Amino acid sequence: MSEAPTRVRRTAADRRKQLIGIGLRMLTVRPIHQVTVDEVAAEAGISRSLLFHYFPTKQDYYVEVVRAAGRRLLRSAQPGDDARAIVEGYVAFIERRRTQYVGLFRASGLDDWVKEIHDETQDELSVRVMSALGLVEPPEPVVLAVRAWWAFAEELTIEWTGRERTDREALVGLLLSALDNVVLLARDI
Amino acid sequence: MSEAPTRVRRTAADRRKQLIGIGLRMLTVRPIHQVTVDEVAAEAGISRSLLFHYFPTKQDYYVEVVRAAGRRLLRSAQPGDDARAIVEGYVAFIERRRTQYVGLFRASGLDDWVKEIHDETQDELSVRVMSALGLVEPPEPVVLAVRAWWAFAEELTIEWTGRERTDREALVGLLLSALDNVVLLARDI
DNA sequence: CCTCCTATTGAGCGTTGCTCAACAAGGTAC
DNA sequence: GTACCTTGTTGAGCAACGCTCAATAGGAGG
Repeated sequence: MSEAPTRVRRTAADRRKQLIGIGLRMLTVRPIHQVTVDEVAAEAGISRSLLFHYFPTKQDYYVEVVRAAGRRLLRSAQPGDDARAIVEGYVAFIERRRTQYVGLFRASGLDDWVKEIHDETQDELSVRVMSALGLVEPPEPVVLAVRAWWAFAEELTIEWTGRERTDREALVGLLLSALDNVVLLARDI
Repeated sequence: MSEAPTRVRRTAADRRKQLIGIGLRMLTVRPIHQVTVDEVAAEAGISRSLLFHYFPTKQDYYVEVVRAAGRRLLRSAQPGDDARAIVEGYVAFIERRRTQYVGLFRASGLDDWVKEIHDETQDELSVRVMSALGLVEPPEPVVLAVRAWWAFAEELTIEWTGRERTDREALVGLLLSALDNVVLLARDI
């Protein structure tokens, strides 16, 4: 009987990787609570129960997926003690994985925990940028301003790339100039 | 028997207003899909079924609630052909209803439809600000930049008021200066 | 070939969103 | 005052979904 689809037995690490990969694909299209556990399981060719074996709850699963996406982003926006390099890496990442980024961090359910991961990522980016600008122990307004500037950068980059504008350099230049200006303004408070 | 809690019979408009009011209160604390229909109904002292009579689906209910919050915000940031007045109104609103705003538009589930309402609101704000700055038919980069600047303003205002900083004037000044600069930068592209 | 570890499953429970047919409050007509 | 009729209101019940648990089976090691 070759009907039975030869149940493969994978190692734990393999399965986790596979499941997270599926999440990275599925959860970009529609938000979590519109994606059922059964769907993910079906896509992976396993039973619901097994998913719950690896991720105690649906939230836990989703958190892992979002974390994975966050790590990818941070890897793309490497330190390199140059603000321009960071911003370029960031823009390039969103150009490459726009729908994924939007789906996971924005259009999807921004519950407390997702917001938390998103914040952590943005905080890390802020730290990198401030250190690249030579800002050591900046006053609170500057920290808040840089953090908010990343929100600006996120929004602008997503919309910009959404309109399929190809002049990436113009975008990066605009972002960097705005950053300089914002830091300058916040400093004088 | 005064045991029976005297079932009151309200007009349709009244009930809707009551239910939306409850939503405005409940959905600020935790995101939608953590709030059950039964809870809302219990709070209102009615049966689940009645809620579904007024709002065909839970989403429809939530959308109405978010819409109501959006209208409130727009009312607070009136035109007044002065950019400063608009920004001041915006900041004042978030100072007053911080948790509500955050709960409905950010910490809560940003499904497509909520994102849509949020976008509509921000678009309207962008239009107002651009018209206040005397920008008629601005080029696309300027539109995108102003839109992104609102994301900056939202983030900064929320964090700023979160730290209980009292110098509202400094915040407004910073926001307006950043806006000027961003518009200037985007114009030259 | 036996054994043991663990990846894997199926049956099932509780909650939650949603439907539907029936009930009752209150204004109107006679 | 009573019959009526519009419509606000309810309770029972279904289906989907998240999650649990005891039991099964694949495969590496002796």
